[in-house]
Amino acid sequence: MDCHILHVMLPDTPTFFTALAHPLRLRALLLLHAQGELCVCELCHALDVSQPMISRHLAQLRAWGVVSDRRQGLWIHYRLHPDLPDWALNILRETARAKTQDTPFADDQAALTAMPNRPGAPRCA
Amino acid sequence: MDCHILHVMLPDTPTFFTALAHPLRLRALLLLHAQGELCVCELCHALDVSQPMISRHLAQLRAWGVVSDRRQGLWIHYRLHPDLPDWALNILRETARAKTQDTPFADDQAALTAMPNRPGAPRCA
DNA sequence: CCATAATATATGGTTGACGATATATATGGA
DNA sequence: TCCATATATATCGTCAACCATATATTATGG
Repeated sequence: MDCHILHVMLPDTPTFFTALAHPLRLRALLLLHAQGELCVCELCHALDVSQPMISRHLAQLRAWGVVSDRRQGLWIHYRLHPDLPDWALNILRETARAKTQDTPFADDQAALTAMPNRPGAPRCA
Repeated sequence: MDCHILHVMLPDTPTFFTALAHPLRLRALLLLHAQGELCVCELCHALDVSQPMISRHLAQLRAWGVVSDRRQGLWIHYRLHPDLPDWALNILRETARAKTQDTPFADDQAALTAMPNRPGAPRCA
């Protein structure tokens, strides 16, 4: 009795809160919540941390099923995991509502917007 | 320039999520959210853990400003901290809404209700 | 096939979280 | 004053989180 479907782990409650409990991960998740999809170099720039640092935390979030990634050429784009349950999205939304205008989250958004040469930058419509 | 008022620390965002990230603390907080106020022995019984164990986690929650305590004779009653900000209460409410009927939270409620000789048990009105 | 850019992982060291157990403190009553 | 109950804290060992740095992987362009 072996199942051949690749199961993507979805986070249980304590794991999801663990994801939010680290300052850098929380900043990254709120950015992803606001922006939809960001590549590693955009997160590096907006959060002002080294590439291995953000990459390691993204790997944790991926392993926990909190984010998913998509490769496009050289760039790997991260987003909130599409199968994230409603309660988790509600908590992210409530946190964003209460905190996006505060330090350091507002500065992260500003730094992202000010970033030059964004690879996946939304083109003009 | 010395301030003589005793400041009770309120949790910042990562700290509040750290409080929720431990399975036992999450169970305790959801019980307090549902019940309003519980003493240590009630939490011990409902959560089926040793007294020093729950006491140490309650001490953490108290130090973070997530719960407050009130002594009444031999018993010390814990509740959610009355100054907890709205965003924190919203997150607790959303978590309770989504999870109270699941394992192990429902069993905790049941064990509490079944506990004999509860010290602070709500008397008949 | 080589070079480069973007990203991931591995390694080593330090610190803090955690659990189990033992002990201390505080209160109320005899 | 002594004892019992309820709760808090202290100690110790273990393990996981974390950071910084170094190196590996994957894809693209020549």
